Amino acid sequence: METVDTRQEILIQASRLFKKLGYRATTTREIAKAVNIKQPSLFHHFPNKKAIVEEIFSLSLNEAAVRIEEACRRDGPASERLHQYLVWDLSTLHRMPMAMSAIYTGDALKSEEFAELAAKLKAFYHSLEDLISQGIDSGEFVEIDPMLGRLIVASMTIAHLEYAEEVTVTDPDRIAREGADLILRAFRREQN
Amino acid sequence: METVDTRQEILIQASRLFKKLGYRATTTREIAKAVNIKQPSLFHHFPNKKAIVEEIFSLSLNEAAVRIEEACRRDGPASERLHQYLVWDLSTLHRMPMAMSAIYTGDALKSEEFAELAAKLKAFYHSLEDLISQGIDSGEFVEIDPMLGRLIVASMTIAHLEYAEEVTVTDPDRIAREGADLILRAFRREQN
DNA sequence: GTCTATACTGAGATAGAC
DNA sequence: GTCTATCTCAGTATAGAC
Repeated sequence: METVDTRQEILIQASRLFKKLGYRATTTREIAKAVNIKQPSLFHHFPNKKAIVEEIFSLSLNEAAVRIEEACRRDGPASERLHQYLVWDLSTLHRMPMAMSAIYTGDALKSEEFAELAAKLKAFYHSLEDLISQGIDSGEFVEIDPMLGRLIVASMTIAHLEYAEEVTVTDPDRIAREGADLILRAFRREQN
Repeated sequence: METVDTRQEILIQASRLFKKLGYRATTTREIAKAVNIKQPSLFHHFPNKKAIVEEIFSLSLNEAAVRIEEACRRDGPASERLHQYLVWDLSTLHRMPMAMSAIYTGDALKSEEFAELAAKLKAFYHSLEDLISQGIDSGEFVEIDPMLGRLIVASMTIAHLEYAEEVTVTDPDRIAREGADLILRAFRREQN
């Protein structure tokens, strides 16, 4: 058996613990125990604890950052582009074996140590606010501060992820669509 | 000058740090530094670090738990009762000098150590789900799993708190009403 | 009620055998 | 690639002077 499996298992178990306890509160001993190895063995797969959370973070954010930026630049109604993005995002996250809500919920990103990751996330948020602004300008969305809009999209995404992590998903695509619909309801102006 | 001021200041600074870094990641030295006292002086005001977070938590939850339960039992449209509750909740939280979003966001509640607080929060969530169920049954709300509804109410509340903590609120009542409106938009069936 | 000094514990990480 | 043993350091909390 290759090392890849243990590596993957570390990511899965660590993400669950990060979600439950937060990054700092989760000890490498706890992660190791969940993976069924001893604590020092973790350091064969990752140089340090930080690298574990960085990898989980990259998994969730790298492609998302590209896609949200594309969504900003494409033509067509902003509400449709946001909806499309959210469906992709949710269905991708729902398919991952890690507890992805750990990332956004977590304490890790807010500390100095993770300034680089925080910067990536900030850029992502910037694009998201841009897209929301477009929808407000075109009259598709209610008039709110784009920053509040971004906070709501992010928090509803987490809520939906947490929900899906709870109920065991059978059809990731369907639940992703429902999630995206729900998020857009909070913004979209009723067309009468 | 009485000890009350230092005590209050500890709660304020601690809440901000808990919000930024999470409970476990925030050290008593950092809290002390923010309050401008030395680390051991904290222990004159609180028996331990845990007691600080417990007090912040109680401040936010004790009355809320009572009010949400009352809202469940009153007559009238569930959407109105939920709206009323949310206005009260948001305006109360917005008025507090602490960073109240720290509590829900934080990692503290999820650890074993805080099982008692977690139980209180669970009871609160139970009432919230009950109220949402009432609104679904009466046709006021869209048909979603009440648990998802609860997650969304909670996450949007946090998002709104974080927003208000960012922009400096001049009129807590107005922003509370706007927040409650926004949260209800996500659920309320459009009446055609 | 705040300080300095310090005890104690638990965490991340390394060394080196197997 | 995993183990046992251990280093080192940071964090909570206490003791006791002022």
